[in-house]
Order: sequence, then C-alpha cells, then structure tokens
Amino acid sequence: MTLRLTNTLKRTKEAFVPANPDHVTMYVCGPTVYNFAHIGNARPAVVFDVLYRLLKRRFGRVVYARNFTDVDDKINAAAKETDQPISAITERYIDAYQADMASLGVLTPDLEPRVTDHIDEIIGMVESLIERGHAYAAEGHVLFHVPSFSAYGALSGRNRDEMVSGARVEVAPFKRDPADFVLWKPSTPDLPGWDSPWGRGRPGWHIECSAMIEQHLGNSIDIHGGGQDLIFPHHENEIAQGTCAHDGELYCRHWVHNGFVTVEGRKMSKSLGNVLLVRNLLDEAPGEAIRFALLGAHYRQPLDWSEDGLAQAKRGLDRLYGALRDLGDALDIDCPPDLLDEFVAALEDDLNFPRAIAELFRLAKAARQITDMEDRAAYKAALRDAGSLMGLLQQDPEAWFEQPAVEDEDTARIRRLVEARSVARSAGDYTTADRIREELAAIGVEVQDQADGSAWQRTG
RNA sequence: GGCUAGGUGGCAGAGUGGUUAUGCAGCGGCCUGCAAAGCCGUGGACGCCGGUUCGAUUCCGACCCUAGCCUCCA
Repeated sequence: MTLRLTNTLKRTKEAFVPANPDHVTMYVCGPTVYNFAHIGNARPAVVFDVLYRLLKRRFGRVVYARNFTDVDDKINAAAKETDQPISAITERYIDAYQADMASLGVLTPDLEPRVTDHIDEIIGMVESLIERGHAYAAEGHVLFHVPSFSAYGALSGRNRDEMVSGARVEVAPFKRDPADFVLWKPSTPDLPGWDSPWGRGRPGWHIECSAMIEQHLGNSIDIHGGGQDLIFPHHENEIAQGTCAHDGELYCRHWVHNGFVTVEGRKMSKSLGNVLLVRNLLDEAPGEAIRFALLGAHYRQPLDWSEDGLAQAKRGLDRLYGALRDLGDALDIDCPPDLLDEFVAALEDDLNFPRAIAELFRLAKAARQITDMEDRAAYKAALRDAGSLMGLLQQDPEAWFEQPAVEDEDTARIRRLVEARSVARSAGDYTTADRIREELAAIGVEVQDQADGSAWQRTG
C-alpha cells in the first residue's frame, strides 16, 4: 500500500513520494493571531493532524511546521481597537489557539515558527530575489515581478490575462506589472517595523511562509497544506518566491488543500454573525465530538457545520465508545496488523475519512458480535489503534459517557441515584427503580442496565 | 464575467460502468421486569436532458442549481 494524495498542482491523486523517506517535511499555513480560532480554522489543523499521524506511522522522521502569523494589519487593528500593545494581542491568541487545538486532540507540530522571529531570514530572501532579478524596490516597497517567473499561475490554473482583467483593485502606480505583489512594505512609526535596506518596514504576507520554510525545512519540502482559499494568491506567490530564490529548485512536491466550512449552509462572516469559535463550541460538545464532526466529510469537500451534524458526531462516538466499553474486560494486546488493513487503506487513499470512519464502525460491530476472548482483545486493540491514527477513541469509555454535556450537573448526585436504583431493582422494587430513572432522565441522564450493573450517560 | 470544486435514499456522507457503503432516523424481531444499549432482518438514492455502451448514479456533452476563489480570509 502506498499513501496517495491529491496534488492541487496536478489536479490529480498521486502516490506520495517524499524526497527523503527518512526525513519527510510538511508545512501548513497557520493562523493570523488576531482573534480566537473559529471552526473553519480548526478544519485544516485537524485534517493535517491526521496526515501528520499517518506520515509518522510510515516514515522514519517527519518534521511538521505550522506557523503563526504575528504581523498583520488585522493584528494592528485589534491592538488599536482594544488599546493594547500588539504583542499582548498576539501572545493572547497564540495561547488560545494552542489550547483550543489541544482540546480538539490536535498534536503540537514539531515547529511553530513566528514571523517576528524570522525578520532577518525574510530580508535575506527578499535580497536574494532582488539579486536574481525577480524583485525590485520602489518607494519603500519591494515587489516581486511576476512576469519574471514563467510558471506563475500553474497552481491556481489562471493565466495572467485573466488575473489582470479580473482585478477589481486599483493598481499601485509603482508596480511595473499589475500582478506584481509586495514582499516588503514600509511601516509607519506607530506600527511594528524593522530596519531593512529599503527603510523601516515589515514583510508582506506571502514571503513569511517561504522564508520560514527555507529556514526550518529547506529549499524544497514534501507537503504544503492549507485551506483552499490560500491557493490564490498566497500559495501561488509562495511558489514564485521559493522557486526563484533557489534558482528554479522545486519548492514543494505535494500541495494539499482542505475544503471550506460553511455554517448552516452559509459562509461564516462577521456580518452574518455566524462565526463559530472553537472555544464556544467546546461548551456545547466535547472536543472529540467536534473533531469527529470535522472528520465526517472528505477533507477536500465542503463541510457544512450544523447543530445537527455536531449532535450526530456525538452519537457516532457514543456508538464507538459503547463498543469499547463492552470490550472493557478484554485484555490489552498488540493489534494484529491485518485487522487494520482496511482502515489504513482508507486513510492512505487520499485521506478518505468517511471510509475510515465506516471501517471504525465495522470494527465496532464485529467486536460486539464475537464472544471469543482472544478475538475481543484483538478488536479492542484495533479500535484503539485505528482511533489513535485519527486522534479519536483514546479516552476511558466511562469518562466519555459521563462527561458533562452541560457543566452544572452534579456527578456525585447522579451516582447516588444510579446506585439507589440498582438497589431497588435488585430488590424487585421496579416502581422505585422507574421513578428514579425518570428523575435521572429529567436531569439529562440516561441509564443502561447491563449484566453487571448500570451504566449511564449524559444526553443533555 | 473568469477559475475551481460539488449536486447520492428522511438527514449526514463514501463509492462504483452491471453485485450491501457507513452512521443517524424509520419499520419488524431478539434481548430486557419495562426500557436503553446491543444484535438480527428490512424499506428507501444517485440534479435535468441528450450521447457512448449489451448495460451508466458511475464515461462524454449541454443545461439548471450550490459553494469557494479572482480582494484580507483556513
């Protein structure tokens, strides 16, 4: 089996072949830290987290970098609006992002470079582009000269005529070509800026990623990921910069892009007031359910986020954890490899999450059908291992079912009631037992009688 | 207007040139003190119109519709 991934550049699914199987490199565009992460920010983090886990399983060493953009107009605006120093804004939202992603079971990348720590590298790369005749300075700006790179447009599938005719913005007078984009721009004294050969200024957006990639991962990387909206202009420009700065060396072998998240059928936007923050969703559902919902559609497909979808994700996990709870008595053994073949094949087929999840359900069902203890242990291990590859099913099943859906409930009281009901049942007092069950239902707790006692779970 | 993805059963969502996706919901049965969970069984689908084919949801063309990009955006 080989890992196959859709390469945006070639518009086709192809075998993933790293330059060096013992040192696989992946870079994913991370957040601009001016606000809390919303569900749309969470999708690429989760998607590429699964890819990261999959790569680590196959290859000797994987270096995964996901950046923080901590220089940006939106950050400046947020600082001004709240009358705080810029660093206070960025620190706050970097911390929040890391906490939110951890709640979703996202592993910390090997590297989380910040733009402000790479100004020297950015300046160096800009200089290198000027030296090679791909960029020029004008009125405190440095611009990349698009006509100097003949392959420009290959990723997004646009030609230059289309781009020029489609442009709806005024072209700055100092541009030699309308498509030229900014590598460095001047900064005013009240805004963040760094000394450079072109005066005090700050980096353009696109050059940041190219410079951080060069610094940490090398001239050429195996995988570059991000949301589909970044294909143009961001990634197109990255290719231009990275390729031209390194005399035509291949910038990236596989471009991987995730689809967008809409909310109840509409694009998230501040004006619609439907921007869903991860931290708010965490009040409604466990992080694992949010993650499961994000993995419910193929990563390249659009994903429509809805209350109902989240509830379904929760129920799906109930089923899987239910199987694990049933397997509680099975021994912990190593998973027989062939039991995971189908599951791994699904993931390696261009990260087919729905197919992988279907396989998870199949494993769960098979596990409950069999009675042989040895087989039960094998299926338990398979569910745990498969779950681990997707960042799921690592909790204690009891903890999963008993976790508060709403936080104002009193677990000790629930346990007392469940116990009292068990006592009544054993005594044959079903009137009392049923009354207690109704009492529990009223506070959002469902009991499930089992051979060796009563399990319960919160439904609210 | 240009570019890129899509349109699958009540819902979500894979996939395939002819044979069960999967989950939730529904229906029947088993289990249960009764339930729930679980197990067994079951109905239900491929936007519209042409074409290719022995046969198309799957390939080709037109059309309609949706989302994203073309401007900061995951």
